[in-house]
Amino acid sequence: MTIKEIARRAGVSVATVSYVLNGTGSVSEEVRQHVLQIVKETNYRKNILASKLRTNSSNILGVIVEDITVWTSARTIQGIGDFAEQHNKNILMTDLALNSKIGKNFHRIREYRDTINKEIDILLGSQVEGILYVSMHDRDLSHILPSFSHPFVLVGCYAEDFHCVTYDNTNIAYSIGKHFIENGHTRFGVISGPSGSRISCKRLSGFTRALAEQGFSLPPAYICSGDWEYVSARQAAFELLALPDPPTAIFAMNDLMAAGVLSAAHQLNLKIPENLEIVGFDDQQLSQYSVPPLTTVQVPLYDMGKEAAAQIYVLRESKPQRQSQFILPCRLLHRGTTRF
Amino acid sequence: MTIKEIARRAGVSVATVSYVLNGTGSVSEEVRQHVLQIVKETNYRKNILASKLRTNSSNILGVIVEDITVWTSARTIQGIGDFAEQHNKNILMTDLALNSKIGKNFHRIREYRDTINKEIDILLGSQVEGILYVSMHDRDLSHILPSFSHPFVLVGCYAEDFHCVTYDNTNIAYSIGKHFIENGHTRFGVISGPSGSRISCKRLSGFTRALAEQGFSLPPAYICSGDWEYVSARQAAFELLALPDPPTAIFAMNDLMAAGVLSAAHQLNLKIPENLEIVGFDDQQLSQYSVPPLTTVQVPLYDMGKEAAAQIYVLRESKPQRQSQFILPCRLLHRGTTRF
DNA sequence: GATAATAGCTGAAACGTTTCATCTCCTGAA
DNA sequence: TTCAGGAGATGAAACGTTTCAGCTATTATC
Repeated sequence: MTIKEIARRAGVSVATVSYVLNGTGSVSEEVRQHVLQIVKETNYRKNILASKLRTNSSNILGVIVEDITVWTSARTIQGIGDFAEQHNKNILMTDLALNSKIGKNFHRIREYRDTINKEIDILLGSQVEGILYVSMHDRDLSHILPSFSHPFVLVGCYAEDFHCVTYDNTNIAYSIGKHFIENGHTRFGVISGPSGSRISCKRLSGFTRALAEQGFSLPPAYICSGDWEYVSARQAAFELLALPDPPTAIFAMNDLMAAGVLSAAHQLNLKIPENLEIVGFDDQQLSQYSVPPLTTVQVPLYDMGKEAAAQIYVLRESKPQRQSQFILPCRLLHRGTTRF
Repeated sequence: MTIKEIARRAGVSVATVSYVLNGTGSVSEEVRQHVLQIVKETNYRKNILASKLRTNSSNILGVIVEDITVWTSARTIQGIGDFAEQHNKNILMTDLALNSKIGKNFHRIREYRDTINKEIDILLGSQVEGILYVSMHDRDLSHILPSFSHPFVLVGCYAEDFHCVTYDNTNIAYSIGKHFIENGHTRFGVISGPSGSRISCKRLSGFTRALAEQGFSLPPAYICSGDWEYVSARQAAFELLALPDPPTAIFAMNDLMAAGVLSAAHQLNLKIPENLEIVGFDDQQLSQYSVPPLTTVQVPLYDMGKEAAAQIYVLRESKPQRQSQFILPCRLLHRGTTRF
């Protein structure tokens, strides 16, 4: 069923039908109703491909996500989705399913250059109006820079020479440190991500700045590297708590690891939060259900998604000379593993 | 940059360039190389919209998902994505973000008829080759049935008069019952989803069948309805365990609720699994990290996604007279909350 | 050496829209 | 009565591809 057929049945020209459908042009009410009638009867739907070809405006937003099963990514995408809905855009999504392919060996992402380039090719071929790259880890994506002029925005992570919308690791880590100090602690422990991880560095720097400002330090022995997983953090927590002067407050850089700390603490019969305060990161579902519920950092995932999508269209209007970087603030959610 | 411009620069016809690009037609090696050279130089990318308009094959698979942040849905979509990648399809996805809109009031989904119909409209307008509807709850979707002939497949749930690819609730629940019996239990508890929930009924029927076969029964007092959340199950577990003859084995119908049971058991100082065996459902991430790790049901989410996508193309080939229903088997993962 | 077959290439139509340029009425002002 | 202006309608070009049909050399066959 094409517009031509509708025109034939309604006894009008193709142009008229198009005007009716789009509310453009000037059409008498009589004809308008008649055409709409036929459209309804025949269950006609316009071919958006053809329409887009002609108008050269695809209304499609391309999204590349490293792993859709990562909750933080999924939530970010809901922000993008809502922007799309509100602005009549469609999203064309590709999932790299990175986790099931390379596990936690994030350095291996370089092997995926070609894959990423191929996906970008496909999206651009589909005439997307811009591309959002959703990842929760800082990446070296310099290889995709050359050769395209479409808006490209990183969401959830940071990379030089890219537009990005991400969240404020440093300041929230600073708040955590400050909060620990206000609660009277003097010895602190940190369980970070893998040593190379850039977000770990950012968080660490914010945290230590808070301590330093009040004259506290964080000796190397009080900093352990985990691999973002439960088990590694549990092990690290045992090490920290076995120190001669063990920390009384631990900042674990994600919720899964905080849960590991919690488990170790339980096993050592430590009362939480009286004997040990714990703060996690991400506000993952599980953090609400631990015993006691985990104090953690809420990242503005939804807003990041929405802002990033909006940013694509800002970039289409005017190409700024510098890369724009939006850094949204996080919130500390006080739950059961810290005294207020 | 269009094919026309490439043709001009290469000094050949538009047709020739098209043949080179698609590997169709017959083109001399010399010309072929020359054209490819120009294509590379100019960074030309074919306009897929135009191409699809002409060939009338969009290669786009439409996906509607009720909530992308639900891990089971996301994982299912990875299956769909891999099928797409392997068969050179793109996926056009819409997320209804149902959970953040209606919470757990699933009956309110009826209010979303119009939304769903609108999304279907958009997808069909985009010339998708079929539509996958991803949901983990049985739905009444009869209102979307009329008026379209494109393949439409339900993934993860079941509804009459629809093609669907889902998993076998009844048999796995049967296995759980059988496993409990083999481990010597005689009193069993169940924490189901809300009373109206159809998947709860299926699981319940499988479970009771196993008991009945061995002469055991499941009195009403031993069946509690939860709301799929942690807190409700914790409460229910306290009730079950306070019975005069408390159950020694509890089947909680998802992992979150199983975690609630676990928490209640800890509080009552029950040893797990010696004093109480617990089985959950879904193999959610958290189930690996509870103490002890949760014995649970692994649903073949990825395979369901892949199969469902494949099914779309089967349906395009031949419209069967009856609705096809694929029911994939689940696996019981023995972890720490059951003795082997 | 004549004929047939084929490789290599091309022009142009077609896909389903949107929109520009026209055209025809009709109304109201001068 | 004439003319300007606008409302309402239309034909056809254009968007960027693919592909059919046709053309010219060249090669193979007898």
